[in-house]
Amino acid sequence: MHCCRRSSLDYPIHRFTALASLTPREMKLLQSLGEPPVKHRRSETLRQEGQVTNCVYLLLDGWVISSILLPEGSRQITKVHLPGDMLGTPSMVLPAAADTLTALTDCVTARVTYERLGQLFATEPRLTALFIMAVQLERLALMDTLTAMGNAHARQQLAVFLLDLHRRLAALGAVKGDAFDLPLTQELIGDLLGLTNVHINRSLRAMEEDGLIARQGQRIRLADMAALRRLSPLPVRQPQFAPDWLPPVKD
Amino acid sequence: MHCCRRSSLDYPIHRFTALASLTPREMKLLQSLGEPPVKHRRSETLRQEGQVTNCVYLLLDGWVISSILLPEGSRQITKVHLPGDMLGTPSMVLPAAADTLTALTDCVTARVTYERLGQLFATEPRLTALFIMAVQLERLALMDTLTAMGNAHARQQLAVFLLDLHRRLAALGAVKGDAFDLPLTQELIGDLLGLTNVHINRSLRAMEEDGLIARQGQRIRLADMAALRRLSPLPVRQPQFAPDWLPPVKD
DNA sequence: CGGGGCTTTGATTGTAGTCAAGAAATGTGG
DNA sequence: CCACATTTCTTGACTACAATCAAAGCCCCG
Repeated sequence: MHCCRRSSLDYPIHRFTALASLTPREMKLLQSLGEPPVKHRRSETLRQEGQVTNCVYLLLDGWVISSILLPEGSRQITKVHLPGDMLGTPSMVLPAAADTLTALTDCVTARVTYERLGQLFATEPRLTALFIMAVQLERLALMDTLTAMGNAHARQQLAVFLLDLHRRLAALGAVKGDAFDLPLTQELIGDLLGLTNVHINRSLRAMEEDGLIARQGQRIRLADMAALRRLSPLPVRQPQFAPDWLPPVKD
Repeated sequence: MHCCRRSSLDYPIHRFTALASLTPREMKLLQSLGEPPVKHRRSETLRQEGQVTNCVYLLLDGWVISSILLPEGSRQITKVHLPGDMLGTPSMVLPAAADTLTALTDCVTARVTYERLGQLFATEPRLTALFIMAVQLERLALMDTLTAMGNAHARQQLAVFLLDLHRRLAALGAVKGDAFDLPLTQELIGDLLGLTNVHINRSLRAMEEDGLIARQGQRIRLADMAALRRLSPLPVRQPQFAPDWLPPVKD
């Protein structure tokens, strides 16, 4: 864990700015929210389940997974986080962290203390409302994941997962010709979808043979988006992030 | 759908009051949040998926399920709501409702328009912060459900589900001798856990034979809580609903 | 007392899990 | 840059949990 020299102006457009138009004052506030950025190496644990905590994290660069361990040894990945995501917020309501945050790639984060967050809640009604919207979006994502897990077969679930990643990565400009880097092992994808690595392997392989996807190393290409969309049992959500009933701009 | 004459003082202690100490002013505000209470009959659809909406609901009495339909005909129940719950809030971020709300029993609700909610966000930092905490709790519940669905067998999932209901109903005083009414058919429990009614039937039956539970009609008794807790792969969460970093009381 | 929904049970099928081992890819140190 | 070690991927054989299909019994409820 090393502190790095990235200036606050390097902050990526994060969830708020991506989905709502912010005033310059609001953007400045958001940028001053986090502590100085910190680098993490691949596989590093940012924060362990059960650990007492006093902050959330802004993910500035890289991939991080959030997971829950079970006594029997298996684990559930509850979310794959991309740059711009806010990590660890579900643990706000607990004395100890509910999930483990693990760096999937080298990554950069900025801590935001609960105290700082409390100040924001106390003084910035509109940003607070946008925070609520962001949390509701995460909740929707979980509802969709749950729906897929409960009702879809392995290949359908994979379609849902790949299309979702494609959409989120495209928003970050990380998709070229429907191809992107996927730094998850098949084991991890299994932990995400509630399946075994063996079954993920066979399913991916079958999808490749059917021409739905193409793989080379960590790179995956969604070769037949139309077919993947037909395979996916879930509709695409169209978030309306800043409806007109939110608190008005202060400036 | 009939309007009923229940006065606002009849409001049950809902999520906020149950978990944080509110000032009299705050309680009054919350009670004035909803429109006049409305009665719904069993099986009535409060709101359909895809429907354009301008409000959320306070559930004052009875049980309501929130579900997502899949094109192939199956459905996922994302939450079983009990009195005091706030319904339909995930759809705040969408132009149309994400889930269908269906009355499981005769029930009573009060609508809260988005406009009203926006006013609350604009003027009541502490209540807004508590709202955020409530949403995070719902998110945690989804994370746990997901974890159970992805990693637990039918009987383990049933244990998780029954223990969770037991805990929530006990808080409402609806549990006597570890027994409570369960107005869900086995088909519905299946839709909740991502299993078929047949498999639910066999699993419940086996649990009954093993003395974990006892059933008579809609009534279920958790006959061996200790064994159920051992069976459940999930820890019990201890929400810390109003930490000290939240915005201070106004009064 | 009839009927529809719910529960129960059996027989069969299928998707996914388990165990195991070899191949390929990736990473590391000399 | 090569050799070794480790992780990840792939494949096969077998098992098991859960789905499907079908039908009978039960229980409310009108």
